[in-house]
Amino acid sequence: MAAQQSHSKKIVLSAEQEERLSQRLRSAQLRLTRQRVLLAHLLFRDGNRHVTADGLYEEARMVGLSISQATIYNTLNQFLEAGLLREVIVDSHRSYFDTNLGDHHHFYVEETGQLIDVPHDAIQLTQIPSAPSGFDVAGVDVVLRLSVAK
Amino acid sequence: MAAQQSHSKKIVLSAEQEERLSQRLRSAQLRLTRQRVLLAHLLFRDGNRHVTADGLYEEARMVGLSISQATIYNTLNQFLEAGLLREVIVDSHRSYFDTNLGDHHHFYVEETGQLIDVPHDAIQLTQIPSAPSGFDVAGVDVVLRLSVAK
DNA sequence: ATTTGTGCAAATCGTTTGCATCTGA
DNA sequence: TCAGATGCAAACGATTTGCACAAAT
Repeated sequence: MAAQQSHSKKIVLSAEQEERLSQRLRSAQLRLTRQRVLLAHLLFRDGNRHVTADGLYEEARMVGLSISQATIYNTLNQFLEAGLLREVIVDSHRSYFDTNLGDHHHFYVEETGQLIDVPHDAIQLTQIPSAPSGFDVAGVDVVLRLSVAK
Repeated sequence: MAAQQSHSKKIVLSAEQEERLSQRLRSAQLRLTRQRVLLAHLLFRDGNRHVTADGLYEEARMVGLSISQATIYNTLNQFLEAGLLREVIVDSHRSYFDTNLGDHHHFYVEETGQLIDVPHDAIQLTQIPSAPSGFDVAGVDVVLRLSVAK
């Protein structure tokens, strides 16, 4: 299931890009290592995106970063803890990570693993039950499952 | 993570119970084997419930059924395919199965793995976006994530 | 110099599969 | 009888971990 292509386009970051990322990682108490900076670049470069550990791994090697799967997992989890990423739960076998930290929901295409953001206000939840006593509602996730139209 | 207790209460089904279950399995084209009948009994005995493969396994052995994990998984998947169960996706590492086939939503307590049904009409979804072209919305899942109040 | 991160391989967890053996219809 | 079900163990895929080495502060 690994998108194995050989576009070994090396990535070079501009000074500003490098700087912006550095801020971000530093303020998350994370050391600036080659792999973290490049993964952060891949993740935060252009707008919001969704990744899978395996997907990010393939992408990283494709741009010429020498990195191990363990580091991918460790890094994603660190970013998660640091609040740089959010997890999206739509599949019971794979973890998805989302760079969009705002309040929003998702479309999910099971067949392809494709995730699409749904803006928060595109869904009107006019009534939700209160939490059972002893609990608080910590979050409301809405997943619109898509299937290919026939 | 295995709730290991030794309440080896053997289960004996009444004639009517046996009969009701038999109908159900037969109409799903499933043979009446000892393990299937007993698992079905555990699942459908009292109202709607949620199980995890491991949870059901522990429960089955606790009531004295000799069964393997493989059979638990196979059976759950068969029941799923046969439409006797539904899957609930709330955790990216574990699969949950729900005997409630109706339209409804869930509360989920991550710390304990507890799942609680939320009636369909307890949540008012007054507006949902239409599917991107080429797709249909096959389902809408709402998960209210609970945390222990402090 | 010290602390923290990295790569690798081995370990783990949930789940699936192959195959020889049973068992229900 | 014999297709289909079961148990076991091995295989699997995703993820985590232990440890020696390397790099960042």
